[in-house]
Amino acid sequence: MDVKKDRDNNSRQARKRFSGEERRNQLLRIAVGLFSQRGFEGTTTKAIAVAAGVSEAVIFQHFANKEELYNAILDFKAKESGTEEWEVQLRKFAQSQDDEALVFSLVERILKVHRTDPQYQRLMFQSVLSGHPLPKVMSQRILPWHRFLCDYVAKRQKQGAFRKCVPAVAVHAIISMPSHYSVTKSLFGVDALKLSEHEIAASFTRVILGGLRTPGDSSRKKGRKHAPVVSAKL
Amino acid sequence: MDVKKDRDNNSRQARKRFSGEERRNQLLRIAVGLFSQRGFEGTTTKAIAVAAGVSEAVIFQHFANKEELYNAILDFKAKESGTEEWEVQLRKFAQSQDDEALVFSLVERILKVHRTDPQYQRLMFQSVLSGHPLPKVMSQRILPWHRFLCDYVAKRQKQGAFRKCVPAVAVHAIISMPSHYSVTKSLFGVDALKLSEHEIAASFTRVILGGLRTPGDSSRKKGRKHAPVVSAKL
DNA sequence: ATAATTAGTAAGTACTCACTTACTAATTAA
DNA sequence: TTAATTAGTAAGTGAGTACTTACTAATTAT
Repeated sequence: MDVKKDRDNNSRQARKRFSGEERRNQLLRIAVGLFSQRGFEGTTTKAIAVAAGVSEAVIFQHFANKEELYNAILDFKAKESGTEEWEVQLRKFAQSQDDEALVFSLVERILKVHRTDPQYQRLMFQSVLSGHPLPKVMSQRILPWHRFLCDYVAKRQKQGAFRKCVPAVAVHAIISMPSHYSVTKSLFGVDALKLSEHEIAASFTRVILGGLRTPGDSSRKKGRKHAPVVSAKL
Repeated sequence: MDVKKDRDNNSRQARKRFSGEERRNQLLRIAVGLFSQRGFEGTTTKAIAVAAGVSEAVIFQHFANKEELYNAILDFKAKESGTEEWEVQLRKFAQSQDDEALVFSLVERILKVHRTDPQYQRLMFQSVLSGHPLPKVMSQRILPWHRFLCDYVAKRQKQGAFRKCVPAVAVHAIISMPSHYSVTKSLFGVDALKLSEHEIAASFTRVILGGLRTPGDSSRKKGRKHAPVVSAKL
């Protein structure tokens, strides 16, 4: 209940004041949680203040109004992710034309992000549903990857490894399976699969590549039970 | 602005009073629109009353409170759909083991429902995001179909027509592609495909069946450019 | 030590929310 | 025609809502 206690119970005279930046970050962290859970309209500035253990006025010292706090949160969440290790690896898989590894690690990544940070997903849905324009994050971070994947698919099609189809459709196939699974599971609370995350990623990968590849492509081994990355983790 | 005018401007003394049921249905229709657009917290009873051209009190003559109105809406939307023609057809396709027709019409149906009634989709998301439990509709109407499809996939696997995998994964593949497409398009306003609905359904079907089928199944024609339903509409 | 700055609060403001009350006018039944 | 019932309204109610004001206490700079 009383968040203030967190500070009060280290000895008698615990530290009292946060620095401006400390407080601002604390408010952002707390507000992310509340906004993602109850939406923009459903979250009161009072609730945020109580959760932070300060008076409401403090919020308005750091943010001009509720709307600005909300926007700050979207930026905040956006900046948490940058060029990470797995993104580098993904490009390597593309370069070595390791379809299994590429698709598997992408699928696995989507599942993992949604599992470890369900707040983010909720926040995005809350945002678009309450009429706020699609956060730039979404378009700016995802679009480049979408193009990258389309290019990869197009290349593999020219090589005869993938069936002919609109590349964006193939990319959609890859993205949609883990995305839709995450939505149904963490938003709707329905899990029709009940497999481990790794099993899910592996079976999604098999279905996807089965649908994309030309049946008799010579550039890959027939008995591909032991594809490098996929089975290394099994 | 003034919705009352709709009635006032047919001659001088236009009809004034709705019957109880008429009014109740009007309120439900209007509330569906507002709740799906702005969510539970974001929709005020005042706004509903204004849109219906009556005073706020009328709402509370028909519904004990806002929450009950919201629940009535979910029931209302649920009852709109019953055993329809296309559901009968789907079972026929399953009986005649016409994979193309089955998958295609299912995919096409999902796309169509979301396009023609985006309110429904929004309402479901608004509902789960604002902490309301998943409407019974969702589980009661979708679960039987999920089981039906799982059984179909299992049967085709025994026949050697489909690859071995957890049937629920195969069903997920079929459902996820059109569902995720609809979410990104009508909720997030992003359409990465930009194809006609029929082209989308057809290419989804090809990818899905490519991923599910065993490469050299003899029970289907090789040059299957002209699968019954799919190409009949192309 | 003293002054300036910063982090914080208590107690408001004006307004909106869901919901109620006390009443009137239209419709239906006798 | 009259009585009972039903559909409707105007004007509230108290409990929030986002946001402000005027002030105090801790920290930092001189």
